[in-house]
Amino acid sequence: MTLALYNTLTRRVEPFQPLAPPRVTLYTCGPTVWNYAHLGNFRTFLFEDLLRRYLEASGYDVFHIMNLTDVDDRTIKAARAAGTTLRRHTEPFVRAFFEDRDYLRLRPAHVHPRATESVPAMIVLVRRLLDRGVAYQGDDGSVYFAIDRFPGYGRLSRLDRREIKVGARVASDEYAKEDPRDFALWKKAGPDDDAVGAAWDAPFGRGRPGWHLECSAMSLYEIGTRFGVETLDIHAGGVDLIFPHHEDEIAQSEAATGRPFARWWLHGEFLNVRGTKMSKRFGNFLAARDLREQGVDAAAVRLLFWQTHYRKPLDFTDEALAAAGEGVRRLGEFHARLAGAAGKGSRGEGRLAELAAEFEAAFRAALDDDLNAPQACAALFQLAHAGNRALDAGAGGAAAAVAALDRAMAVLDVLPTPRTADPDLARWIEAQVAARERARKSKDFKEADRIRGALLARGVELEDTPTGTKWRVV
RNA sequence: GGCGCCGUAGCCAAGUGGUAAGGCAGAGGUCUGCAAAACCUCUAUUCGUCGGUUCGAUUCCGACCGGCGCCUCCA
Repeated sequence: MTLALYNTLTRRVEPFQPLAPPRVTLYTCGPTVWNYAHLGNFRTFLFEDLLRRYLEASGYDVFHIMNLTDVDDRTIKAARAAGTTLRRHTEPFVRAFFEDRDYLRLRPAHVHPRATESVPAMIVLVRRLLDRGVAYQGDDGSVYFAIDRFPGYGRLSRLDRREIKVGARVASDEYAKEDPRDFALWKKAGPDDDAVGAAWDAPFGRGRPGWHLECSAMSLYEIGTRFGVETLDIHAGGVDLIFPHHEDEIAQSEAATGRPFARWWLHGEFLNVRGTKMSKRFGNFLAARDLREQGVDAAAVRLLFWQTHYRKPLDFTDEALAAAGEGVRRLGEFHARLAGAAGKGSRGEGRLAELAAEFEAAFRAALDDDLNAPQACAALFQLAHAGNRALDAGAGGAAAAVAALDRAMAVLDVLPTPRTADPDLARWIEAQVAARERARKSKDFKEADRIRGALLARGVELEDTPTGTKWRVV
């Protein structure tokens, strides 16, 4: 089996084949840092993390680029409203994004180009398009892309050019375009742009980049300077980016380079709330940091997302999150048990080693099939179940099973975040546990239960095992 | 109107032309002083509805019902 991925370009699951294996160039559309990214945004980033990690686990040498959109309509508007500069407004949100990313255990991209630091590359791209005659300067001074001069326009989104309805939101620059459906590459600077420091000088006038231009310019720059190519292996984002964002990126990039822009286009579905997409606009959003502040283990969020295929909408509820949290706990118990057995010399052959081999085959088969993470999770829980049975029976091979589980965790990363108590508290807990042990030994179960109840009230759970009482902070 | 997604147990959710993974929740049991954890047993004759193709459809086709997204700067 080899990895096959659904390609929006062909609307089919196709065997994945990078341009120059083992290298894989991966570009994922990053956050617009006008505000905190919400969980819906992170569903897409999590799906991309799964993709990235599985490619790496499959032996590919992934170069992951994730841009930061720090100049666009929303960032400018927000900076203006806050009475500050673009840079000052976006900086805290960039930091917040990285914090959230770390909280959710996303593997950091190799580079995070910022739009405001990539203006030279954008100017180069616009010039190329002007030189090739597919872009033009409108009467308003902005530069537009002429979609009629790019025959492939609409291929990704499958929108017939004639069918693209002119939206209700008629832009003020409408009159300046040759065709209302043309899109801006470079927007002439306005008073607000200059006020917040969102304007740059260019041969074709002072202005700022259009949103679509940013991604094309940054991705082509990164892979061009590093690898000397103009085609990405994979470009990913949310389904809402298919049109117009990605469609326009393709038009700009391919019109400029004459080469395919990306071989695979992957799109993740939305995170919904009561059936409707989570969105700042609808006010039904939850920021990643909200969960962190509630003490939600990121592993639960990850497992919740993995249990629905990335191309299916997922309704976010507290119940589903709690259910995923239980699953995480179960996996954590199993891992600890397995590691304990491995530490006691359950090595070499044995039932557990067999189970591990079966598991790994099933796990890979699932993820090879267009990242079927729900199926991979099913395999994981089957391993936990059969593995617990085997452990009960004293089977060998625990070391091999731990190794297999750890390899799977390098991809899914859903083991519980270890909770630690500070040393003073730990000492106190140990003392309580010891006192309870004495009570139990002398059959004073009333006292033993009182101590257990008191500990539980402080968030400490006890578990009596044949080798002594274990405790953990919950 | 165009382009798409979805409808599977109480909840979440995989899946295949041959008779329904997994998680959570629930019930009973084993173990335990009692718990917890783990394990065992049980919990959809059925996959939105109606037709069609087929020896056979949840899976293919059609219609319909219901929910949702995108259609110029939303992940």
